[in-house]
Amino acid sequence: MAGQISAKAATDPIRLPAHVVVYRQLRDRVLFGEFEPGQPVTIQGLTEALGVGMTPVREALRRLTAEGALEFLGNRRIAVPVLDAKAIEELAIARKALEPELARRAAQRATQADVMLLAEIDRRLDAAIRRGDVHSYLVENHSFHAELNALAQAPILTEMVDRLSLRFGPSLRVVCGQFGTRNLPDRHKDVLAALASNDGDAAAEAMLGDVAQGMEQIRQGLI
Amino acid sequence: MAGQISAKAATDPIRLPAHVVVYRQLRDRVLFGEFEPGQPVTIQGLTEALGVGMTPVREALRRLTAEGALEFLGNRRIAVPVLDAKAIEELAIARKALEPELARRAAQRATQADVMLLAEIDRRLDAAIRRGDVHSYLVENHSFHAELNALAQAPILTEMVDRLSLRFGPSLRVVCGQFGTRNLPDRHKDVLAALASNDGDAAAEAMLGDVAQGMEQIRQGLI
DNA sequence: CCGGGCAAGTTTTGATCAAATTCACATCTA
DNA sequence: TAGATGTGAATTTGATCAAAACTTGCCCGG
Repeated sequence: MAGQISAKAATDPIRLPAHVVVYRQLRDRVLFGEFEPGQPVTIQGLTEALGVGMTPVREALRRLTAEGALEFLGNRRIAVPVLDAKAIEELAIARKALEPELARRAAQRATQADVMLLAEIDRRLDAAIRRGDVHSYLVENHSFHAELNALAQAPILTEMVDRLSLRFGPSLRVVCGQFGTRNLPDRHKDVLAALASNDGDAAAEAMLGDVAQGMEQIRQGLI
Repeated sequence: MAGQISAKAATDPIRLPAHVVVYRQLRDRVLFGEFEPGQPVTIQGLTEALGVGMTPVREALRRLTAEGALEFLGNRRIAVPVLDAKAIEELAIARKALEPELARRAAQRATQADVMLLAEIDRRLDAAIRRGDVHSYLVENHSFHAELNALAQAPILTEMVDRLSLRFGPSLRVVCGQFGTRNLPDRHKDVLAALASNDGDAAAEAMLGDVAQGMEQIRQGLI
């Protein structure tokens, strides 16, 4: 079966609990837009699709709803949240408040090797855009922000930002699906330059621009 | 038994699922410091204490850990997180970034009735401080912020702030336990004045001061 | 001879599953 | 149209399995 879970590889020293595996699978699906906004999710459907019992599925769903990746539709129904204009505005405010601060701290701590790693990711990101490969674009873009945030050494703030990504992931996919990967400008080059010179203020400024642009893109796309 | 759950009151029209009831109970306990930081929590202990099966308990714990209210200690144990200086700094940054914005929006929307409700809460808060009643102080202080944030009509930002409260709730209790309720200055009066005149900037400014003071209090108390 | 550390056995605890129950929605009938 | 009913899904429970922690006792070194 396609969705089968292999919790233990041949040489895998530790066995991950099933609920963790399920959580990660669903999380990535939401993050990279493999669920459409509004699409209903059923527990029993997932138990069959993933080949596990319902307790792990329930726990993974509980965690994802707590994180805002999924949403309770009142009566015992779970679905991918549909963003309205107000929600997008709130997400934009939160991202603009947090991500520049993380970029500032990342810049203060970034080594040459860190910058090269991020530059490599950004190269792959540009390649994905040129190919029109939406999925790779989403993966690399998330990877860029995640690696950069990790440099900031601020786990709580990073976690908050990760949650925000989960919320607009599905919509980002929809927007890309509409307009393709053209017109996806980013300020990653500015961010990288600021990181390379360990200039926190410049990094924060550039990240603010990148986030503002990204959220504006989503806002426009969803009308 | 003391911890028995009464999911349905006499006139309660809807019956809440057990996992929701368990979640709320545990959430309030964390929020108002009835768990000490570092105190271990076991699933089976809770099933016996609360008189429900383990699935609802597991789901409630999964949700609380996702929210940062509880923490997995690698080895099979769940505990209330212990805050270090770095964590407090991050929480302070996040609160100072978000709560003033919520206060600004609340001020733009606050009616006379809203202000009176908040003033009443603040009166009870002052009374609790005079009595030296730590638990009531925590309850009313949280109530003040929660009601104010609700006025802002920004569910995502409000949820983010609620999560932050869950993280420093236990430590706030510890600090109050050390120093009593003396020296608990707040800027709530300034906030109320700003709300009454619908002055968003003033409300944000006052809230920034209140948050900064509160987090500084925690920082000092935990050394 | 005494104390500390290692090891095997016991016990507690977490993870998972399958069955039974409850609930919400839809449909059918009067 | 309103009420009864059936269907399917969510919820909950209790049992079972596996793993980790604790305890006990033994062995070795000082």
